[in-house]
Amino acid sequence: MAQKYTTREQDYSKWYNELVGRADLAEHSDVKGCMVIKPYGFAIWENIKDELDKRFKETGHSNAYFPLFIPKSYLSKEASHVEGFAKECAVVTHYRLKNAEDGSGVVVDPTAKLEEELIVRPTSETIIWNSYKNWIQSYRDLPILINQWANVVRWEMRTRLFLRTTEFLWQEGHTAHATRDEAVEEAEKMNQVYADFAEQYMAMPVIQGLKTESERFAGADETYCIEAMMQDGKALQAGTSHFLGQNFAKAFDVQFSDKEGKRDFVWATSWGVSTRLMGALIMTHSDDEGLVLPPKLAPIQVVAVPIYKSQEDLDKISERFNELGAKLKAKGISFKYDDDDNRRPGWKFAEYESKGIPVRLAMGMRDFEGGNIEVARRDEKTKEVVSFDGVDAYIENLLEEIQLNLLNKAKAYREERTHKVDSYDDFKVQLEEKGGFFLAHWDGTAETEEKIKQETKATIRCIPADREEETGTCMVTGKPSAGRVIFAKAY
RNA sequence: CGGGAUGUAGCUUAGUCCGGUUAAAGUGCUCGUCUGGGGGGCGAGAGAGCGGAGGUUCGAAUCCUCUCAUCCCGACCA
Repeated sequence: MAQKYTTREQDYSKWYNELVGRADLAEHSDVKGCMVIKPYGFAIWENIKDELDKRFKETGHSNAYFPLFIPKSYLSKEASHVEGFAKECAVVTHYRLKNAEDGSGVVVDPTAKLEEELIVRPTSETIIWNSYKNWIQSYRDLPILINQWANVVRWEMRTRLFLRTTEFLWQEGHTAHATRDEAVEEAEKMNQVYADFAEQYMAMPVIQGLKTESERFAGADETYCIEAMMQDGKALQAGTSHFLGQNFAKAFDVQFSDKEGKRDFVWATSWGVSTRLMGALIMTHSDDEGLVLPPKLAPIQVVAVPIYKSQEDLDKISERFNELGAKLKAKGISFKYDDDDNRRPGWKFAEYESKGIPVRLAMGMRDFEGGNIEVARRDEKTKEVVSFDGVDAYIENLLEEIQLNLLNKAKAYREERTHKVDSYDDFKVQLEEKGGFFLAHWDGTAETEEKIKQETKATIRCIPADREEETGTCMVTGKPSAGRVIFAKAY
């Protein structure tokens, strides 16, 4: 008896929320806007984190850790930065509680007021640049290539598990360079690292590009991004990398002497991805049966379910699975043998489908006696009976095939829903009817962008890095345009 | 912060309009048993006093007042 869940068709948001629960990824905390990431969800995040961390190290970065609290005065040193974050900051004003006089519990002790309020970091540029100021004297101190894994707080009005929560986990890279070119190169390089990771590990195709001025990070001269398309046709910004120019160096007076002894401000970048990637992962591949995970990020890649009536049968089957499990583990494939007698096979099948485990094996006495095993793949929901001999190699190939298939399916989905439009009327109609990404000409002004946003709720996701050379006229104003940009509704 | 809605068992909900036995069901949980190739069948059992506070009444999950919380739609955002 299948349990009823909301389908993507019926209500995409509801489908997403139910999926997060049924795959046991996370749940709402009693703390408003905050989530509890459950062990299975966290295991996926750890896989994301481990691979990214490896790639950051490979590109020369080191990890460090800076404080959770930022003095209020730091935040206000960079004008556009504070303006961008001011409305969503949590503020610490006191450092002590005391027992309430009426015995009702504890209250804030009014005598323990902080001289200067502390902001819970919404991002760490200011506190980090305050340190960099002391670390940098000479060009010999550069570049500084640091990353930190941390939690940050942004007091959002409306939250959704993984996509937008008050507190979230992320990594933030913060680098300092002697030249503009080197900093730009760094920002581009890290955006490329994100793009490669998204495609190779998450099996999620992304478009690399540049944000328009109005979508840019507060305090950045240029924001690079990777944008992905979710299965409802909406865009999701999956990662950003910022060229910060000399803005923070000037705000914190970070200067260095070059080879000629000339003083100049340091050039900066920052870049980050967050637990939002979990949301992206879910909405890229999952179906109405539950989560679908790319093998490279699945905490369990292969699960095996025995089907038996007697203990003797189970013993025989277990021997086969244990033998196979050892072989798979030797190949670096994570394997779980579920011989829990309290759950029936059908229950387990449904459970592991909900959790998105890429490959499921089953063996009953029929298979055992025929020297066979049943192999089911999550991505296509197909299963076949194959010979037990050599099945380890078969599974190894299958995992690779699933990884590739997911990427290809996601790419095909995106291509189908990416449309070139040349008239604003056309754009409005198609945006409502089909959704997806729209390649259109834009005159480059914030006014036009704002008008489109107000009228259609679509924003410019990015100016694609690899766009075709094509001049044209803005679909709204008819003014000249140097090339097409991507419009879409976004998360 | 505006507009709308909802709080009843771990979860999903019925009951509320029109007050009246011991607050009901599904699912989950416990035990037993038959089972076992797609979320099992049968039997037994534990579990809530109805978000909170106050009020009306012989009597409140149901009516009134206040309060808290959550969800949806807007404004804001990775």
